[in-house]
Amino acid sequence: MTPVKTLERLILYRIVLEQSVAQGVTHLFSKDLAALTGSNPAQVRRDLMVVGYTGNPQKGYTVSELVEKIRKLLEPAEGIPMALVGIGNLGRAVMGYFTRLKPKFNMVAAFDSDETKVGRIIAGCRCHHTSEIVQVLRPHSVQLGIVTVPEMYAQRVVDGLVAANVQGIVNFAPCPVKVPRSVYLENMQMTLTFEKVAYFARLKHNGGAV
Amino acid sequence: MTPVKTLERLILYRIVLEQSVAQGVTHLFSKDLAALTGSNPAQVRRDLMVVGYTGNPQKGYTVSELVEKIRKLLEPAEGIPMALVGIGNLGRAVMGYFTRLKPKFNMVAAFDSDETKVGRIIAGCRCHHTSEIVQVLRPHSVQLGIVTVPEMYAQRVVDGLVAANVQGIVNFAPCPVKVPRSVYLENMQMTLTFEKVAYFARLKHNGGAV
DNA sequence: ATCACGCTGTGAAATAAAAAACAATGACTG
DNA sequence: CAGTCATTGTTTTTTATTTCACAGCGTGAT
Repeated sequence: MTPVKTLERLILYRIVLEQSVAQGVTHLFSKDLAALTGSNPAQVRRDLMVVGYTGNPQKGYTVSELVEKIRKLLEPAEGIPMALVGIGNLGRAVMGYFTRLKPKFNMVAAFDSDETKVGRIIAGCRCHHTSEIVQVLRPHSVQLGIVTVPEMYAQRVVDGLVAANVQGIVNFAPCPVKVPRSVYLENMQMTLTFEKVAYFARLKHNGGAV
Repeated sequence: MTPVKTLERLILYRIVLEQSVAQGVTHLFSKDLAALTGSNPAQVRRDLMVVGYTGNPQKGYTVSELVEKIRKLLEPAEGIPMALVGIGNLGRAVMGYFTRLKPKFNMVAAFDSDETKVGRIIAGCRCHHTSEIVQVLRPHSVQLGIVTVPEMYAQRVVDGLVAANVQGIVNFAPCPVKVPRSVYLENMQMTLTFEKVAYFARLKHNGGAV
């Protein structure tokens, strides 16, 4: 089974490969791809083994073909229906990010507990009340849920999404949440990231000593 | 040297320990802390070795003391001055997250290329024009920079922050950016995360087969 | 008073991840 | 046309991380 780390890098390769295509680059060597993604050539070649695309020592990898191979590995045949809960600044920002993921990802519904938002169309997406998660999502068999609500509501919302049979959840609330083992969860701990960066930036600057 | 993974977990421990304090919990065993953070007892004990706090087999860890120890390891004596570039939805959301990190983290300036935002106070923070990054940040010796601008400006903004001598950068733009080795960089690749979750959620649901 | 229990801290083993090393290949050079 | 070179795909080695295993130690029960 492809390890998580490898998969993350593959997605990154695809991102920069698509940029390269846009810039008219047709071929890349492993060292180029490494430079673009902050990796190293050995790692790149190792990762590319899992996609089953083989380059050539003279020209390197044909960008367009490699992109296609990675796409095939990563992407499902049909679109992925998803939902977002919590239409604050963060929720809106996340929705914005999804324009680049269309049409593979499909935001079918948004939720908020603010009555003034219910019924409106926000970023091209109908807004429902948070209490209706299960009822709205079940018929669409939504696969992915994104949680951008304040900490105190996070677990409740996550439980709702689980009850609605989503298979994956991305939680942006600054607290860990629990899901049954059958659901794939990713906690985007921003505050954690900030503290981490602060720590290592300081460490670096002090030359290794804390 | 404390590895990144361990440090991430320590930050997480601190987050849930603070919640526990708020709930009046005074003692916790390693297995409790593991359950709260989705880890396992051995991992917790192993991690806690680096903070140099020793619990007791009868009562476990004294929450308040443990929090204090972790704080001491993670936090600098003085506050960390930081700056944010890109005051869109995401930038505002990130600023919101910082209220919880005050007063340790100190947002001293914000930047945007939109002239209508320049000069205003947003989330308690003066907004300057992006072209003034170096000039504004140097005197404050700002340590941390947060980049919440669209992809096409990301590298330029990052270069500006580097020129202003920041030591750590968190990049939210959906593309990798480059920094000199002297700067600690974290790319918050949200689209990457979404794709990853979609992949593994699907994988799980299909019972291991892609 | 002795035993069994459940926990901690840590050394040792196992697992996972990354890096290095290398044979094979074809282009280019002199 | 032999020799050098740079690159790939893959095996091997090294390094990092996680998990296991167990000695040591109070506590409470018998």
